[in-house]
Amino acid sequence: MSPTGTTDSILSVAVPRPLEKLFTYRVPAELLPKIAVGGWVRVPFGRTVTHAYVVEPPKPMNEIDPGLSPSQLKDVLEAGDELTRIPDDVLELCRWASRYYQTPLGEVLHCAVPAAALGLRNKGEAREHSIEVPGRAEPLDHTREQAAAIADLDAWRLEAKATGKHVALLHGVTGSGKTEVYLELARRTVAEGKGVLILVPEIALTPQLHDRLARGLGEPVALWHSALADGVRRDHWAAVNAGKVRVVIGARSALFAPIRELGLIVIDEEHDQTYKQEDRFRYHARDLSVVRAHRAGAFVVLGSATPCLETRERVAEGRYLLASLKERVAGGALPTVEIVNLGEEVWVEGTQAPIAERTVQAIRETIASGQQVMVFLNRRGFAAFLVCEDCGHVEECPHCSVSLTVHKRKRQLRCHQCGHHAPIPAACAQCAGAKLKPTGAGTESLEEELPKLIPEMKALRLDRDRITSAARLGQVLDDFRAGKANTLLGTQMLVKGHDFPEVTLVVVMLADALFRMPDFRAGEQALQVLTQVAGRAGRGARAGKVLVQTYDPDHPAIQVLRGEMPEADFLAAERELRQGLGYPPFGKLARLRFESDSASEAQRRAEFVAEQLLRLQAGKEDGLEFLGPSEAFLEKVKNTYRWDILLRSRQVQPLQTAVHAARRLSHQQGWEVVVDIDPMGVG
DNA sequence: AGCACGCCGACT
DNA sequence: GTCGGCGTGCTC
Repeated sequence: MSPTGTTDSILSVAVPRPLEKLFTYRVPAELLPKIAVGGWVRVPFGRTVTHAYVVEPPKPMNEIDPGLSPSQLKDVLEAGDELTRIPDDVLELCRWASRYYQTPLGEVLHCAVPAAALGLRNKGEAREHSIEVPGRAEPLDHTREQAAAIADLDAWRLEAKATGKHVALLHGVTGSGKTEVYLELARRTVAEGKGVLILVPEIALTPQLHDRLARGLGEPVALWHSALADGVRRDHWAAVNAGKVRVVIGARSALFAPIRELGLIVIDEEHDQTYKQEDRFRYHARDLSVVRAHRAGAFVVLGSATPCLETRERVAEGRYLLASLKERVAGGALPTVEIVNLGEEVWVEGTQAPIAERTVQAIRETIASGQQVMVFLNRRGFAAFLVCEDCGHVEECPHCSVSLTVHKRKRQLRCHQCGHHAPIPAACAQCAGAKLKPTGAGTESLEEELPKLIPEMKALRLDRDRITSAARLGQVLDDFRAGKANTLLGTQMLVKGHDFPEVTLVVVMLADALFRMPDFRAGEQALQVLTQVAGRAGRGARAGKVLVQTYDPDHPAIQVLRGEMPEADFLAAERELRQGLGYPPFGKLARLRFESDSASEAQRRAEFVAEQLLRLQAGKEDGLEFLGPSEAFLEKVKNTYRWDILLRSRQVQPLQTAVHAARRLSHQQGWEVVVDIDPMGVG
């Protein structure tokens, strides 16, 4: 410890923990020149040492907090250099996000700029050659839609200063070549000396996109996602921060990349739910990108074939510009859609999944003509339940309120929430009966049974059980593209962005699963997924066909898909529903979640806070409403019970104020409260 | 979140 | 008699 003197400087830092307050340290004189807002320091913390973020300038010792005495202060041990300093605009974005999402700044920074990005988890030498520098930019060819879309967006970029609109929706049908439009916009932005950020839902699933961009731009492009090795992360972050790399492509967390002179943010598949982070710091990368761009004077392009209602509403209000791509690149028509009514059609015998004879026939014909098939079923494993035929008992997870999935090849029952697994029992746990029936099919059953029905089928499976690494994914996709198999079957994983020109038939095994989610957005999301799946068909020269098996052929999403209901009518109905409920985009929501290993305790906490909030609310007429408390959709996960309060308001401020009050109350009681501003999955 | 200290069961 | 379970509480 250095001697205490009035000339010493002190420093308040945010620690990468879920702690609200800043911690104060003494700065040894020799470190003072290295201390800068946005920089990192290493400090003793409790019995350990941690890194921390400098979020305000150092002060003289005499300005120490009244509640602290100089003798309590420990010394800063080390400080990062200028190259690892978080740029001001990113730090300010994090402060904004910390307030809006009511998450401690240290936690936000920890998520936005993880220790590995700063080189704090890897002592190796920095290497600059890990980002490939491509050769000259390849010339681009545009179709006449594309050229018109680009012209629109050019005009928008010129007029944006006058109109104040900095966000545009690029609404393009599947296969219309949105990537090429992004590329052209990126190219123009880079030519102006500005930086570009491109967010995609799952970068690991679209490895070719990075190459396409780098080649198209003739620029190095940094890749950013959570699976990067520590050393690569540090090198990429440093290269971007130094301005050596101006273009970043990545998943959600790339939003915080330290890009200099940011000129453009692209959010591909803007409707995708993966943009919402669902733990710790619960932010929405699409929403925050609009904030970041606004502050930077940059443009945002939101791309989608099925934009979410919130975005469409902003367009309708005139706040966002709209550009459309209505034709497919290869000139192909959109696929024709046929509905297979499982309630009426004749099924084939003896399969786990209901499969209509007509479906089998269509797959056969497609394979026979040398083309490829994709089969979509949004459930992994062999069967969703193991049901006792005598007493109806369903095997459930001992730790979570979900049924256990049957994994036949592994001979296990597995919990998809917590990973619990057990051998498949021989007898019912309730009545000891031996007739246990796997019910509700998953992709594993398709892989086993479809080739038995269709001997000429050679299938590859794509789901989280089969794909454990990016390399493995690449292998499966390459094999399918090379024609080593004629069928690709899988879960949601096969929906995203893959372009296989030889696929002319897409089969949706069971659309109904998509409708039954406990979410007011379920209808919209079902249509999004179905549209995206359908869009995999007929991307090459030949026309495509989609077969959708369902028990509910009259569901609005199905009606839109088969062309019997105009999409505008579907959207109008969804819009009306939400307007009536005061749900987004017509109102704001926040969720408070109370967790305990006792169900009654979780309930008690939720009820206590709800009661107190109501008391505070008495007499106010700000339109804030409380829904609940009620048990969460999954009442128990990993032996923790969860109770929710939902807050609803037309205005943001009353909602924020109430959430703040709830956090203070919970803190006083010594309870955990999980805050989710703009939550997804609200029933 | 870590990482401690602190009080009750199965072992040398 | 100790090793160790994870329940509560603190971190400048």
